[in-house]
Amino acid sequence: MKNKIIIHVDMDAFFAAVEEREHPEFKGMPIVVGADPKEGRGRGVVSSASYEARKFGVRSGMPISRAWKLCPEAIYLPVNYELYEKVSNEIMGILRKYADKFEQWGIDEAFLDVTLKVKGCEEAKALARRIKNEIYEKKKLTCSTGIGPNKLVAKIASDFQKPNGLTVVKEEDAEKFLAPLPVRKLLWVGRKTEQKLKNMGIKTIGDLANYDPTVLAETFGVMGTQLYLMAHGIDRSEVKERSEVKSISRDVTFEEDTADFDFVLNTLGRLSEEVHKDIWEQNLCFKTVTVKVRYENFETHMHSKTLPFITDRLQDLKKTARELIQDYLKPDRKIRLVGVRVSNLVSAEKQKKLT
DNA sequence: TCTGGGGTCCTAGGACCC
DNA sequence: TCTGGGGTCCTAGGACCC
Repeated sequence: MKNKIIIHVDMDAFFAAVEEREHPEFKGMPIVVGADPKEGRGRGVVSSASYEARKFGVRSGMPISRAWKLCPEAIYLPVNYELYEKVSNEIMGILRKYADKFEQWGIDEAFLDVTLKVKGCEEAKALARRIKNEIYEKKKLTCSTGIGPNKLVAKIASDFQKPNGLTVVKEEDAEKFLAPLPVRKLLWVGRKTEQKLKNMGIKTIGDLANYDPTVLAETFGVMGTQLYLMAHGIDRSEVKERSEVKSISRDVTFEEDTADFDFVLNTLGRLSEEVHKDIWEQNLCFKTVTVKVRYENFETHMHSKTLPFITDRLQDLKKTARELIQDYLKPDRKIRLVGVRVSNLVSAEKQKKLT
């Protein structure tokens, strides 16, 4: 069987880069896209920071209050998701035509299986250059690309040199390339798994590759076997087009924690309307409704109910959401966040056939 | 550090059916 | 009265991704 060649494309500081493109007057300045910093009292996090802002230590996911302390002189902008989604769709359209198989990954990344399009790594590299050029010429945005024998290696490679990077890792070099990197670089290794591994004395991907796979399987279950394989640069997952959406949700964190239940219920109603607008536009019906509540101490709970029928009616959503939240409305507990989600989705057409 | 908002997938227990 | 094994669906929660 022929070795696969996968390209991973990752847009550089995507939201911040789009804003910089739209606002030439901010060019070269530190740009932070995210929650309103409110002079350091703001709630919420950084969604994206330009490379200029990163020089001050600002990173995405960081509390916006901390970003303010690190760099009060930055340009702070709210998240304009609709704009980024539009630009994303344009970019994905460009990328798609270069791939035998294509998989979008989040709003600003994609995997391209180009095994049939190129003869080897040199050709893949030339192709990646062409992709980068086309995106820059047409969209005035840069990206980093990684080429590898599978999705895992390609993704880690694209992260290796940023921004505007191009890294090639051949199959025979994959293990050596991965070994010195921290385990956190692996897909599916987040904060919790990183800590667990650290407790076992595993810090780098090389440490993981040399660990007893039996113990990994005992400790992490199915995931343990996966970790061991990944550490050896093995990933057999396919690049595949994303199928239909599985759930649609809206949630909101209040500016201040609240025990004003009329306010909470009104917000829940508004979120339900937004979710309903989405399912309406996408011609979907739902069967399950889930309500989420986060209290001021960050304790988070979810309640869900599967209806005995399939529906697309706003009143079904609103009524169910209201019922579900009742248990969580306690006078002595202030609420930080509410959210509503629909799942068990069926396309309206299919639904018609069923009835 | 004081922690958003949009998702996906996995696990584990319980209900229910055969 | 005590009891099996398998399958499916539902619910709650957690980890992870961007």
